[in-house]
Amino acid sequence: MPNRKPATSNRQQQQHIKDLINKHSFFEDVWDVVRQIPKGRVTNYGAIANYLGTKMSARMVGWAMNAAFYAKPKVPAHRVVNRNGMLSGKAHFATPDLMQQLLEKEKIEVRKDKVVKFNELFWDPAKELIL
DNA sequence: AGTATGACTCATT
DNA sequence: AAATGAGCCATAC
Repeated sequence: MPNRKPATSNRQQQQHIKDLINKHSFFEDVWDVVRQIPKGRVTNYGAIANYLGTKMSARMVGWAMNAAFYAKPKVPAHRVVNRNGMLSGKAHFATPDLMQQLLEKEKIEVRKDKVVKFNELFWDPAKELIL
């Protein structure tokens, strides 16, 4: 029988993510910060990375958001955009428009895939979330 | 074990 | 202003 695809992916991947959650991980730290973003505010990857140590680890924050799909409690990943306020991660949500819809539900204006008042709404954990 | 990739960002050209 | 290269580092293959 032709090489049937073993149902590895989802199950094992989720288990792997759970393992990451259980032990102290970079992801956990990221999610912790993201969960504290006030409703109606947004931040970006670099700010979170900077708050956690080096701002050059922004790519890892993006990875954490990707993994946030499995995170519980839920992580408001839609409040994290790139440094220009653009919804760079919207393609990774369940539906392409979900991210924008979630933002608009919080009274955040989104136009052409970017947060209109990004500068006003920007929430910097390093400044506003003093340990 | 080495290479490639990424929901990023910054400096340089 | 747009393109390019570099730095970052966990995962995937």
